[in-house]
Amino acid sequence: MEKSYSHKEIEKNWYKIWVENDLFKADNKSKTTPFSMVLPPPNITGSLHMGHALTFTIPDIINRRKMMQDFNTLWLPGVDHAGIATQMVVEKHLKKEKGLAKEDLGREKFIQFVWDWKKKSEKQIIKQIDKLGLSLDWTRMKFTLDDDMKKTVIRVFVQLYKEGKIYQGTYMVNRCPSCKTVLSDLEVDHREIHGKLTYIKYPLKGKKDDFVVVATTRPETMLGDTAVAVNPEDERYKNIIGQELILPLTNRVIKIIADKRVDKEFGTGAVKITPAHDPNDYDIALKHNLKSVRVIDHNARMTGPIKKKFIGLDRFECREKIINDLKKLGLIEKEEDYVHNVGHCHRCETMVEPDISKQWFLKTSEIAKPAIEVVEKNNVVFIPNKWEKVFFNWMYNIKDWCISRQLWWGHRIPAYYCLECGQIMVEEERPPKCSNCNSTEISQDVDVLDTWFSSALWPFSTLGWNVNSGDFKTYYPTSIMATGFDIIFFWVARMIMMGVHFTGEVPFREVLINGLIRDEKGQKMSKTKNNAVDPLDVIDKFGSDALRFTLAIQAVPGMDISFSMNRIKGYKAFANKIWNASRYVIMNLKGDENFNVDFKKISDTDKWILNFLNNITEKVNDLMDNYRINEAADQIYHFFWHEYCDWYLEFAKNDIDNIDTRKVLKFTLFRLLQLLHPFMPFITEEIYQKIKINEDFLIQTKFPSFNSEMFFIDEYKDIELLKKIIMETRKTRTENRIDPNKKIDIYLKSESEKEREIVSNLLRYFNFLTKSISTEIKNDFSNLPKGFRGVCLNWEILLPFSNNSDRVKELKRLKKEVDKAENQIKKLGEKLSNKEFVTKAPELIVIDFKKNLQVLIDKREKIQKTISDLS
RNA sequence: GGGCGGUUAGCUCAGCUGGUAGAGCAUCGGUUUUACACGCCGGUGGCCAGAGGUUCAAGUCCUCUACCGCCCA
Repeated sequence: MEKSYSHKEIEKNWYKIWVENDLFKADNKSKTTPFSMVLPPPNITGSLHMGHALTFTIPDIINRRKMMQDFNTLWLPGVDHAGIATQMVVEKHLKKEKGLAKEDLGREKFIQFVWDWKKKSEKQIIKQIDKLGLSLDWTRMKFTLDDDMKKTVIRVFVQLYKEGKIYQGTYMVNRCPSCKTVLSDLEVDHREIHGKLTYIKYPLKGKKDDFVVVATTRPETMLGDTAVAVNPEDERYKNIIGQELILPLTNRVIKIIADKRVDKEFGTGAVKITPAHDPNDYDIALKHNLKSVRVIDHNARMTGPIKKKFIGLDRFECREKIINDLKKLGLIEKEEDYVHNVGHCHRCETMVEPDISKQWFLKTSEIAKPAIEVVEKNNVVFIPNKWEKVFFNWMYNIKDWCISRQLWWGHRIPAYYCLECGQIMVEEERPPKCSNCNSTEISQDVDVLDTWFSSALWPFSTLGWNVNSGDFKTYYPTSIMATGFDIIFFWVARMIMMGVHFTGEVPFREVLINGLIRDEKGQKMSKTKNNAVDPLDVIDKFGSDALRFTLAIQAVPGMDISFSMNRIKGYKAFANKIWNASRYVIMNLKGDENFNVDFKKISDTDKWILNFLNNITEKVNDLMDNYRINEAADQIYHFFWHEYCDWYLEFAKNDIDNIDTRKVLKFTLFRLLQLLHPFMPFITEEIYQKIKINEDFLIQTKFPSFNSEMFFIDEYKDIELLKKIIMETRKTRTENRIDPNKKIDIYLKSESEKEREIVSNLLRYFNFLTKSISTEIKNDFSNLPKGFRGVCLNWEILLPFSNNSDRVKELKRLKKEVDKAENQIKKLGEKLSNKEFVTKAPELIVIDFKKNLQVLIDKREKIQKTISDLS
């Protein structure tokens, strides 16, 4: 084995070998219990970030263990076409490369261009994912725009249309002027803006010097005003309701109307009504039968029946001009600083523009109900549970979903229009002629579907629901969906709705929600803040195993993770420790060791480690079954380093010539590699190859579980006692500055004959670990040389002085010790003299306290006796 | 305005159904002993945000307060 651990060397080749050996390939005809997941498909535009690393590593740990437990596993990978994101990126790319806009190419050529680009980009992200070593079945990889995915999307759309759940309608929706498409409510982020509230005077018709003052954050929309509204209860305006105003900068006459939705406290209490460009105004206008005047176009430029000089101006440019013009006319009363919430595009952060247009919608009320029910009945379980509330809250208030997008890259909407009679036909295949007038002049809707529409079908579309495939029959419903809380609405809720509606079954039984990765200071990682840590850099520096372990041990379900370089450094050191411990074991093997350990022949220390390992194995299984991956990782970490390495390997150095101990060494290492494998697949595989007996790869071995043959409680307790005496001896040595390399004589004392016998049988370990030349076990310390004392349980330790100044030092220290013991005795005594505690607490607890008290009292006495001996 | 988290060692964080507080890094002292200095041995460091309550017993359960963060409207 190489002398030093090199993550780069180890992590270089294994993934390829695993994949080539079909280790992750599912077999839908297997008879064992299915366990399946689908990967949240990353965007083809994307590159791997820490969020991915976390959301992918956790299910990989789960999946690898399930594989080792002989489940019939499938973990299906895929990538997402990510409509808006991809189109934007490729458009930029096209501009840069060829100086062309997508319109220059035309729709078909542009889409071809995107496909070419997709092939490269997809390879890139898959290459990055490979570095994490995920146990994905690449033979089943899907892309959201694959032909079979397309077929499913179309079938679903048509069915929903025929059920009346998809409809076309003209409503006010959010439009992003930069992405040039409408958005769903979810794709709009509300952000606080420090803006201005402008008070504009609208003159009353026929009364030049009489005004109604309205306050607005968007003066440019005044050109589209068709009324001014006041609250009917507002005394200030009661007498002018119904009167007419002259809209400045236009010659239009508008009315003053009353509506109780107007907030008397806002501004002057009188508000301008712009039905075409504000959702509230739109509602009010509907009720009052107001005209709608459109003055802003799809690109957020001014348009409509307005003065020529405004036409074509950007909305913000126009705002300045309007304010200037009004100032000149003396129609601006004042401007105030004002903080308000404004919608921004989720994708590009541009301020969205409310806009009336004809779009496709999915009616959600009916399909939401069964989706709520399956969660209520725990057919779908959120982990941690608190996210259910978030889910319910959104589902109870769900609004119809605007699913059409003015993009080219995506699933084309299967709606066809007759150019002759205007008939709308929604069909899976393009109809050859109009169903109404038989015309053959037919064109397809130019819009595509919201990317999340196809995502919502992902768990069943990828498994082949459309053709009722073997995979679908075996692996659906899937077992777990692991994802981030930020897409519970976007994705999880919609998958549940669609899954239940179309398959009659839940898409997954459990939803594992993980937290956000933050930087060391707890700040959100983002490109703009420049605090994002690239997982590939981390893997390069510390290794995939170290990164995976770091994420796992910190992944408290549902909690954010502060990513700290210092921490990963620590787990890289752990990998190094694993490497070296294994190296030691392997170096000492003689080749005649197998895993058939004869439990009758092995030593007490062997039994101790087997018993301990057995306990840890049980705990790890239990924790992992409950998704407490972080605690499982912690258990293994501690056991490997601080029990197996610190103690067992040291114990075993004394018995290395014994074949039975060597067998245990090899066997325990094997078990530990198995436990660790889901967390650190690379290093464990590398080492396994050097000690393997049967299975070719570690993942093919059976994950350990509790074994009643490895239950050695007496030996376990004996060795724990020995450890404590050794620790106390070491402490006494260092505290008294006895040269650590000096071999010395040691005396031990206990009044218990049984314990004396136990320890005397283990003396070779004691001598080795405390650097003792010879150790004598006594039941009495009189007639021995004076020395430093240590007390541990009912044992005493004596290390002879080398000179008189040692004696003085020791006396001083012992007095301190007495004080310490005194304090603890007082504390416990108080507790035990409390009648309520003694009568009400469980007996075992009370006995425990009493035992501890006795131990302390003994300790105090012993020290006091020593003091009088030394004085 | 409604809801949800967080506040534990110098820093970043664990701590399940209540039973004398843990990890990584940092720090201090010792140590180059043939698995490992990415190490070994030993130590320092916490009225678990504050107040009240339930209980024999509270970091853990309940109530309130403060500060920090997130989601929804």
